[in-house]
Amino acid sequence: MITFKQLLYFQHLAKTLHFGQAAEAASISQPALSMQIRELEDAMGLPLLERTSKACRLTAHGEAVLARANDILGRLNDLEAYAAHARADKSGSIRLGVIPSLAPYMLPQILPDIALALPDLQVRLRETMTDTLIEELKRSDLDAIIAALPLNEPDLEERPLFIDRFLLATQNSPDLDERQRVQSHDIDFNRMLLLEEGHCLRDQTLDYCGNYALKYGDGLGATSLATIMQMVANGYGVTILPEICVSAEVNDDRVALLRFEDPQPMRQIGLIWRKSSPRTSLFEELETIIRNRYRVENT
Amino acid sequence: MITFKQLLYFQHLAKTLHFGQAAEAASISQPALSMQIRELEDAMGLPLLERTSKACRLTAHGEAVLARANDILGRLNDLEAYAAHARADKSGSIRLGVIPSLAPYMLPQILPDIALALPDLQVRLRETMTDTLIEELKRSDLDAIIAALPLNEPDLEERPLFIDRFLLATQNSPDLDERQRVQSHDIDFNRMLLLEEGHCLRDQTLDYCGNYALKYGDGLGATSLATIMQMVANGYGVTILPEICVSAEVNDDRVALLRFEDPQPMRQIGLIWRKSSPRTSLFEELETIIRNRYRVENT
DNA sequence: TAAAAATACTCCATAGGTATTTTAT
DNA sequence: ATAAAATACCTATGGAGTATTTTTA
Repeated sequence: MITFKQLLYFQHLAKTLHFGQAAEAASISQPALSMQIRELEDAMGLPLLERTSKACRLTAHGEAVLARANDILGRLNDLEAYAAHARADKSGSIRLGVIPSLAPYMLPQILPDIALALPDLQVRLRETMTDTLIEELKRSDLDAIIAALPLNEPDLEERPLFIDRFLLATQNSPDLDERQRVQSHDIDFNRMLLLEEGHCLRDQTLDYCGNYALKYGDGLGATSLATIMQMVANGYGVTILPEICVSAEVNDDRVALLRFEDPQPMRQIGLIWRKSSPRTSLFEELETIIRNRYRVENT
Repeated sequence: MITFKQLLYFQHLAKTLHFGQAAEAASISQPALSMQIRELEDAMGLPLLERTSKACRLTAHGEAVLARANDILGRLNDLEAYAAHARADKSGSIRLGVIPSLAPYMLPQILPDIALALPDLQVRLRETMTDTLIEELKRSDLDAIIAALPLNEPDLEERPLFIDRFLLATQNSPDLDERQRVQSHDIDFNRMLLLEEGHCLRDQTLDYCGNYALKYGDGLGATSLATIMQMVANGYGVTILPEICVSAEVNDDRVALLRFEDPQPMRQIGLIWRKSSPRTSLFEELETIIRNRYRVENT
């Protein structure tokens, strides 16, 4: 079988027309080169060179084969260059922005995966609200963000990662059946606890409530879900809690979680980057890594 | 180093997305394929596949590498196809025409060389005069001819093989110094012996004599050089003998050979084929073989 | 539990090295 | 006589096989 090596050595030989010098250039011994050239000629079934003791020349076939060898080796080089470029992309660092209602729950899960798959990549994190993240992403202070879709930004590429369903968190009581599903009209929107303004989770909750909560409820928002869950546990109200937060936030017997009737409210979590970014393939790799982690939930 | 094999196996794997089936298709064992794929990934420094126990998929990098691999392997195929085609050219047979003043002298020398270099090529011979050869070559009854150049035929490719100098053959006499060079005016054109009409050697001789021989000499031509040399030996006249014929025709003490003063008369022998022939590279190979045989004379 | 890929190991082909011979100028 | 390529011979890498283990659905 023809090999890249044979073509490479032949290329050297065609340049020098001297076995010794070609071997030198290829960093092998003269007999080793001789043999590979011979192998190539055998594989082709054609003489590629006319050998005379002083100097040698390419035959007509040799010229034709050389042209094709140059082409093939050039494309091999392209392939290697592509690989080198892609590798370079994966080292260095990226700035990743994550919204507050995801960061504490996702990052402990995905950062180890990322570290494993991309050991040379340093991930620098920023946690703030969606609008700020978008601004920073657009002006290249961030490379990618994780937030709820859709953003409707024409310059940004949005890739869905997984679906995060909403649950109703309420104070537990003995007569509560956690297997029962709640409906929108079961909820007393006046008692709905919300995050402070700017959090997308607040907006999504208000959307679901048809803004009743804002009109009649307690407009003062909390700064974190942990605070809200404390309030729920102590009977100050109810809240809508994304499923991804459950394992971290619900370890209190006083809190009950109720699943909604279908269609369940939910948010689509996605990875976003600038369409113009040259590191698209890196982000696609991140996308794959994260999707794999949440594969079950997404299907 | 990346190898064709790795790319080939990867191509199979990309088609089946199943290591076992890909190995089957590549006619190797599953572990062997696994290892080559691993080697390729190591060489690239990139994961090309996402592996799950049931089925696997190409990564974004995998897709990019696959496209390049397909390209490279396609070009390798082209190269192999070229070689196969060129090999096919060299088998089968060619019809070769040679003029009478060359055939008996050249063929014993070059046919063994051709048989050695092109063992699968059958050479079928035709010996006749230049004009007939050209006609037959043009209407494809012959593939190539060996004759004296130039022919001045625009559809024919002429390649010089070697130069054949003319010598003066005359009856020997004790006072003759064979080291001495003769000049045109030393010759008694009336005594010039010629081949019969149609032989290019006759025309070349007449050219050299300025046609004196035709006007004043014996117009009857002989049918072969052997006959003419017999006549020279017996004192019936002189003739102009191409150097290539010497070893075969001059083994008689009664004949003396005299070299001409520079510029010596000569003929350029060449190989001729149809420019439109698809087997050009074969003829070029023949050209090389023959030139090598007469390399010394040609320089 | 079953299917698939990875690992372990063994063997052999072959690429590559050094030393030497052959060949052509 | 010299320079260059081919040959001989040896070593070691690694490609491919079989058997086995690991992994995940």
